[in-house]
Amino acid sequence: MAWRFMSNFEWELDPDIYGDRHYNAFTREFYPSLEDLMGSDATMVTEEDTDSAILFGTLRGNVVGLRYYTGVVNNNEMVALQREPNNAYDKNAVKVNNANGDQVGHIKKELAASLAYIMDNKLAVVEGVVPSGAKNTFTMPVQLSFWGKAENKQAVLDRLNMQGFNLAPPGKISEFSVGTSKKYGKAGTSYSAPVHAAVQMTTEQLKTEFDKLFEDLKEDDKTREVEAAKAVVTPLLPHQKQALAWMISRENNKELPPFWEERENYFYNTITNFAEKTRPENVLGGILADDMGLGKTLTTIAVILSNFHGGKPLPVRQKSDQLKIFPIKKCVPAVKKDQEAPRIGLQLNASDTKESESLPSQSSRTHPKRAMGKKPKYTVSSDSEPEEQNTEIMETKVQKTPPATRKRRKASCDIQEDKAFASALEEPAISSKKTKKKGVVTIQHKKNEGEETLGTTLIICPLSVLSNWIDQFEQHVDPGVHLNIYVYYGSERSKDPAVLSRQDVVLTTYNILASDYGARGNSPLHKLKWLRVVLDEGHTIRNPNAQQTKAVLDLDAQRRWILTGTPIQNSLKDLWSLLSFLKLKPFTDRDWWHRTIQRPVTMGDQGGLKRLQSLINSITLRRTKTSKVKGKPVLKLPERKVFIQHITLTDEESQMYHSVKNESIAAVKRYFNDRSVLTHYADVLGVLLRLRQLCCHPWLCTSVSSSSDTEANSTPEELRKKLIEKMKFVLSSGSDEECAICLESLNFPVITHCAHVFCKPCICEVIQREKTNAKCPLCRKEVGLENLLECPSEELDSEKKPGQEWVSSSKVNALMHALIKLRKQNPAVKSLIVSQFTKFLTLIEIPLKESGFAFARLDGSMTRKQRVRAIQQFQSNAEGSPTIMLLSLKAGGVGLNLTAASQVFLMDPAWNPAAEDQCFDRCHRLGQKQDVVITKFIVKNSVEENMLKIQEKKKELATGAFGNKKSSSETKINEIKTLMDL
DNA sequence: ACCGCCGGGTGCC
DNA sequence: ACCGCCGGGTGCC
Repeated sequence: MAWRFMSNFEWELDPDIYGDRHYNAFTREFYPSLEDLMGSDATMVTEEDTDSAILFGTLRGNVVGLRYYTGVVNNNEMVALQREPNNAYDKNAVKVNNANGDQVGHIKKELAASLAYIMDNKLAVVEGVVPSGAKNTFTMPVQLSFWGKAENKQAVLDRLNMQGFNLAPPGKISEFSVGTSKKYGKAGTSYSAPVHAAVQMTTEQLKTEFDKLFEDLKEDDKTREVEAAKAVVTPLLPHQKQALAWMISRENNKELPPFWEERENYFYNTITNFAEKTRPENVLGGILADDMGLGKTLTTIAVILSNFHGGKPLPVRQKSDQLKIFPIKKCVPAVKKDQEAPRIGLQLNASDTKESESLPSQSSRTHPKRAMGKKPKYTVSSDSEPEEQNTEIMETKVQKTPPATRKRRKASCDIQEDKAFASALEEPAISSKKTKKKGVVTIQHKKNEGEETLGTTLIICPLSVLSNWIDQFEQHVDPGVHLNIYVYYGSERSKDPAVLSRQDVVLTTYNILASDYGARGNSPLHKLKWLRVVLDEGHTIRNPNAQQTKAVLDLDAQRRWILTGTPIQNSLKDLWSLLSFLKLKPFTDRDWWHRTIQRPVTMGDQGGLKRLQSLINSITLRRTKTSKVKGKPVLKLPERKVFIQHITLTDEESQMYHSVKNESIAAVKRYFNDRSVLTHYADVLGVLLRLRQLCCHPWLCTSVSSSSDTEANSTPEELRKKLIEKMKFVLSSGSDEECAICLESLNFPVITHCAHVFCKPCICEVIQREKTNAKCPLCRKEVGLENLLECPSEELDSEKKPGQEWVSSSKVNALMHALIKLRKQNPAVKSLIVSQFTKFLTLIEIPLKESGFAFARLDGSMTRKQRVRAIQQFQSNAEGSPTIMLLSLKAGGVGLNLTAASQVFLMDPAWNPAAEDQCFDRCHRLGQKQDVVITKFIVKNSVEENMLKIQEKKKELATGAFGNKKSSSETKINEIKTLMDL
């Protein structure tokens, strides 16, 4: 493989990054509220809660001016209404469009006058269906439905009434349109307004329904297996072969997209009843939503290497061939496996930037002609055959041996059996088609007759997994295959589209993509038509307003993939961005998505749910760790046992604990009496924090400035102090905060007056973009550059207890006892020591050193480079490698692999049981060979035991993807009572 | 006839 | 539009 890596300084030094974060990412209140801490994820401040809309009623109107527009409709077809305030004849104009967005006509002016007011003031969403008369020449009727918040109903009725229009109540029309829909057939496509509240499902039911969506995903072509091309050296597991087969069949599929039928030369959408002559393009891709650890990355690499240009596997060249033909060894040092991390940087140096674009190893395989043209530049090897000869051999090979190539293909891959294979051969990729016709050799995917090219795949991922991709390409791809991979990252990245288009794979991050996109006209990524775009951790684009999302949606690609472990994180809303990326008509338009799926499903409409189900089923593949393939679990992991070890405090510790506890209870009781628990919520959390710390070690509990007496209207200076205190509190309490804007871990954190923390560059960008009325992305309160507070970063972890003699604690003793016992049994055994308090980890280092344990450490404050080192050292089985990893609970992301450990010691319980589980998965994952034993230390009769109780409740409540209803203030209060034994 | 009626011209917003 | 509307032509029965 030829690697090129354009990078900034840090990356050149050390490009390998391991995941240091993962999803969830959304709302991190600066003060983590209980429900944040306990994992009922995310309460993103949504613009409007469209889900609470009810149907006000319906009204029959007229569409006029049909003959002036090209848009046509069918009887019973849905139409969209769109305001046209700049219409020269009538500022109240309301356009009527079909599902394709083509204008059909206008709403007649009298009615438009009413509608304009209603629509402009957002009193209601107005939707239309043309019940009949679709083929009329001049006007046609339209049945309008008015949806909105209950409190706006009267205003809408009044407004319509002013002009003499009366809404028919919802019930009535329901009957009416059931009648019409029967007439026009097609169950499940009637637009009968669902009678509000009649079939309202509970959140719980909805959740269950969603889970069901994924249950049927295992049948039919989703269980067919396909071998990867030989270029993939790692054997695929059965479920990965299934995913490969499914992905290839998706990429090559020739069927109509979901909800489209062919009827007498027309393509007919069964949801909107829209019809058109031109065939709607199917999604050549979809959503791979496997749980983490099932190998989405490997599977994707297999797809890239097995299905370029539609169905053809990549032939593997024998090493001898390649050496004979291409004098590469001097230009590009072969990438040695197990080489040290900086290899990419070295590679860059070795290959020299200005030449790198025409390195033979990169261009020769796929672009022989091009390579020939540039020959003098790169044919540096003097010890190989003369240039002419090289060329000849190359030509000869290419031209004379296509049958052999085919044979090899046949042998190495089943894909050709796919019916799409044949058709794919007839239809070469876009770029090569172009070049064939013109016969020019100017751009990349040029090749000789019969020579395959991959086509360029763009992979976009969070920075934290970028290096994982690089690693995995190296691990899984035959070194004999010269895959051109360009890491589009860092200030040196080439903005030349031609450079990118001649790659097989371009890797970049969401942030780079978004920032290029922001710099208008200077995004080469947006100038190319990619063979394939892959979004890793694809839920990153679930916020439709985020710059990243917009940048991603604007990419031009033939095949589109979303990789995610969490396809529907909060609600259906998240799905829209994904569908929009997949370019699935008509859901690409948010209004249509909302109207045809989101609202019906939220209201409990069965038809809507059916549609959603079949939609998901057709574009998604999801397996969980517990999914089975042919009766066997996809992952057979070693066992995982969790033990709780109860700790009894010494008298001295207990005394201290209880004195603090009594003090706290008194304070909290006061809040209860004042009914001000929630306003003092932060203080309560602070008090709880102290108690938790005391359970671990007395030194953890530094004087938390009891801010209980600060009032809301304190002086600016007090406010400032308080906010900074808050920021420090959270940053130091072990929760690895993320910036809600870039979704990365905080880089140069600042706090707003509304107490939300972002990266300084991120929030500054937001403020600059929105100018005067900039709002906090999390709570929509106004923010300005002048009231951002920076964290006096240096003080964070520097306070030590100088000169004080080491004092242990009951918990530390228990830990050390266990570790020493383990070491006696097996000196090689490796353990994770996990805490939410990084300071506690620091304290634990003392007895570890005393007892001669070699340890590594991983926490949020470390640089990437430090982390990589720590992980490498710990994972190594070399003599003298650390047997202990001190791990901050939330450090690392999904990619973090600590399978060398078979023991986990959880020093303090987490608020969120899911966070614990995730942490355990760092070692209990693919690659773990031993049973994993987890020990949770819990101090008896303490806040820790109470936390366990709440964890249990949380687990019951949240056994699924949708158990994230915001916990009520009542729940919060009850939780506080439980925690404090009140 | 400062009306009615006729019939041609015409037509979204 | 096989309508409505406009405005010019016209005018007892």
